[in-house]
Amino acid sequence: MTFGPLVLKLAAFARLSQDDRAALDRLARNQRDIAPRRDLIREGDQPRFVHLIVDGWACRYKTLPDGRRQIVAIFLPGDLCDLNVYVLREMDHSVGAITRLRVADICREDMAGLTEAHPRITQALWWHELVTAAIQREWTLNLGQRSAYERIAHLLCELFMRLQLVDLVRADSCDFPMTQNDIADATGLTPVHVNRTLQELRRAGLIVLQGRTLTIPDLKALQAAALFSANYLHLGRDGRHLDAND
Amino acid sequence: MTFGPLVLKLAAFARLSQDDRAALDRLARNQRDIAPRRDLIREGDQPRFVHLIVDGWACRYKTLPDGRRQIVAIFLPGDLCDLNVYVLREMDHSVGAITRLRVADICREDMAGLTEAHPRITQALWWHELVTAAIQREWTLNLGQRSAYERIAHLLCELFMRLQLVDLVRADSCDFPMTQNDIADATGLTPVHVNRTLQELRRAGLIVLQGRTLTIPDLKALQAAALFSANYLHLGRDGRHLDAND
DNA sequence: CGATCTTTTGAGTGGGGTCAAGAGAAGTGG
DNA sequence: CCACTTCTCTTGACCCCACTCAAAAGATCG
Repeated sequence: MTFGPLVLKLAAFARLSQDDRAALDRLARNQRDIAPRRDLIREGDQPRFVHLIVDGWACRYKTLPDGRRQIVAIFLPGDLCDLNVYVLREMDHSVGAITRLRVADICREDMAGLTEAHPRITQALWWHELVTAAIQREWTLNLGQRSAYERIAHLLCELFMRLQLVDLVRADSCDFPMTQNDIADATGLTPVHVNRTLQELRRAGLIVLQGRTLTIPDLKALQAAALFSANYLHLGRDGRHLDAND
Repeated sequence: MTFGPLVLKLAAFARLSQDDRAALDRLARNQRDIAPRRDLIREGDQPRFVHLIVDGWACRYKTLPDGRRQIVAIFLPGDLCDLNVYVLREMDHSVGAITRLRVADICREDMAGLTEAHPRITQALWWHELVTAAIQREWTLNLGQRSAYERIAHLLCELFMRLQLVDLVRADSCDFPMTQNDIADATGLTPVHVNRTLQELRRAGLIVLQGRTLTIPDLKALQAAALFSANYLHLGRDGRHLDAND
């Protein structure tokens, strides 16, 4: 039996039983497709579902009245948006599709049912939330302190490692559907400067990026250039110390 | 009976019974003092407690190997750090005191006991977590898109409104213990530029800042200058729609 | 009442922005 | 399948916001 990306990801943290896995997969029953560049949900909307990204890339973004736009997070397959959003009355940001997207809408009851019946999944979902928060803090550091060169390198490192988690990296390459404009919105730079900086990274031999495919010949080297430390992703079975039985 | 800042804050979201309030206050039994500029917990440490800020200001921060430092969040009285951190093996950031600090260390069992016995508190704590995440996203937007002038104005607006929530604003003034260096680390600017920008804000009549006191004569005007929208703080009794009975 | 931290000012610089336009790539419709 | 539009990427020239370095003036605190 083959499981979805959410199971893949949570399994990195917690030891999940076959029963746990099946329950997680059952959660993703209600799936639908979204066209690229369409919004999944908009600032001001009332949140009704937790969205699970099954396939494709999406982003959280916020805009200022004059049109400036900041991508504040990237969603990859296996990512859950906003566990427990129901308690808020309205969204404070939008979520947009980058590629064609396959998402599962999870209603409140299904979510509650799952966590009640599967304590280890609940732990794993907590881990997921905490890592999401840690990523947001790292982005704050990224925007506040890193140079353009470091900043873009850091973004690429992070996405690459997160894709590894859900088995979407072959050898040293992965799909990379973000445009330079998207990278600009995510890093707080202008598209022109992103273009020039990507060329620098290419010239340094740190990345190959063409035709929506990213290749990182030497991940360690790119990480060094980005001042990247993976600790904030909390990989490496953080959940081990919670494995009381079995 | 007078309650602590946590009760004040959560009451902004949920209708709390006297019993709820008393339980929250009982949570803060184990208090201790921290000297200004001391670290409460450091990156790499194992998390053992949830920290409740009872009095004083603190900050989360991250540093790069070469010493660059980014404050990624400010903690005010009533703030809880990292509900549920226990599931992680180590901290990915540090928490430092800005002023003399009074914190309560809450152990895992106390926290679990509280949420089991008080479902409405659990909801309110979820709200708290979601608002914390929303603030982190807003900071990402702040660093990525706003100019120095807007950025500092935004920070001041946010802190002012969050202080209002816990009743720490008298008329149009509040304590403001952050140094210009702290503001620089929080906004990704240099102290020199923060100094000049604060002078601009003063010249525009938007703020009075001297002797660790901040006065905002016209909050609406400062908010306009900051492109500040309060929606991400989710004030205004978001929890109302959850008041089934009462 | 020194020692140290914090704020302020000045002068010069540079990383990244702006504006503009052309070259590719990729959808779209007839 | 090709002409057309529309993104996306690239390059060049110029500029400015915010940084750097340096030093002095206030605060604050043992």
